[in-house]
Amino acid sequence: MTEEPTAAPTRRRGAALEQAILRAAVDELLESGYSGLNMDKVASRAGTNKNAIYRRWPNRAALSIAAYRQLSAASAPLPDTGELRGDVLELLRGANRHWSSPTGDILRSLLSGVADDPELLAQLHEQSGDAGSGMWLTILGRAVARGEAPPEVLHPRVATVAVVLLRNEFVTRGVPTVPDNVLVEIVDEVYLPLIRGHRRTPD
Amino acid sequence: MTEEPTAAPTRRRGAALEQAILRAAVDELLESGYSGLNMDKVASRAGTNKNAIYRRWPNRAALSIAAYRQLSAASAPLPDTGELRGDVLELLRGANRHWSSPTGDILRSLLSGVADDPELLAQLHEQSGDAGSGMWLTILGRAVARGEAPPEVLHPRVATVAVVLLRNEFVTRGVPTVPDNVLVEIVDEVYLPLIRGHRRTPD
DNA sequence: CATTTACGGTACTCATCGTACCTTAATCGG
DNA sequence: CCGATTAAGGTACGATGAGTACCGTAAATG
Repeated sequence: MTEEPTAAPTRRRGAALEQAILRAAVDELLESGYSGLNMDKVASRAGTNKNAIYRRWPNRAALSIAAYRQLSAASAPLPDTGELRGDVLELLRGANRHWSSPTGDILRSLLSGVADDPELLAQLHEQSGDAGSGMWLTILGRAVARGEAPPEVLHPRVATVAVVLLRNEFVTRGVPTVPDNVLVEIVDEVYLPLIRGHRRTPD
Repeated sequence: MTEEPTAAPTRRRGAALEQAILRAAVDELLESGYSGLNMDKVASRAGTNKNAIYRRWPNRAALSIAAYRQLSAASAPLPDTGELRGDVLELLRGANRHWSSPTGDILRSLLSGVADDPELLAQLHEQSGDAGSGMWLTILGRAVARGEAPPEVLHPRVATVAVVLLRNEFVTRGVPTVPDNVLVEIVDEVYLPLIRGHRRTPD
């Protein structure tokens, strides 16, 4: 016999094939964004054909979101500088780096590409850490414990103001990266004054 | 002669035809949004064919933006309730109504549809009155004049915080309309405290 | 070793953008 | 008033890309 058993299977299946497809899709996203992601190209890049893709995902958008999910798995640890201003700035810088990276580009092209499908849109927003008022409440909680801020600020809408403003910069300008001085401005002109404003005004 | 001169021209030209096309495009946008706007349908709805369209606009996106421009010509007058809180709330409610209207739907579908074309994107953002920090500075200026707010708040990034948060609601949730209590929350939990926080803290 | 599963190859339908070409009506200059 | 020019209408077509259908065959399963 010229062939080893269980050696060099020329035809992949299951998880192996699925990973190959996802990696191909990720590469396509990085190269061309969502609008340029082509099912035939993904298939041939993965060394397979569209059947294998459509057996796993119902359409282009679903595949792309799955690929993006794989791409953006990592999450940075929470900063803890011992001071609210430092923590906020660190968190903002992290978000800025994230949205400025190729990953961020893809996120944006995906967000606009699936805008007409509320289901997928919700999936993306959750996954993109936007809903993450959690981290903001955590660092604010520490500030409250230190006496740097009053407990009234422990409110999702208040806590996330800074990152919402940052996202707004990305959305309205078409810029690839928000300059650091804008982050500082957001912190010093908006976020910290907002926290201060929540102290009881002396009657 | 059985035919009057200059009577009942069966074939429109120039401006008349252009208007007919734009009205048809507006109707299509209202019915199906940007992603559903089909050049053949626009043409047949206008009683003409694609040639007449492509002679005037280079592609689908340009036609859609022209149609949107026509749709969103009006602009509301500035509120002046004599009190900052009332003015802010009125402005927010106006923006909420605008973005909740069919016009707002179209704007959103257009924004996501042309996201890969920075040129058109910029056109839309300008035109949609987003850049309008002007109105916010105006009502804040009145508040400063009344002594309701310190002059430090006359800063575009501070002034527009409320409307940026409102837009964020539209973007992240897929909701058709933001409930009024959210607007109130934005004003009372964020905007007014932010203004207060800009008073000199007593040292 | 027989059977079932699922991959690979290929070809197809369908929708839709944008273009080409030709005929004919409206307008304009002489 | 009439011929020339311009722009509309009709229709057909090329190109692209999503999603589907079939069929033969390799890999897993027992």
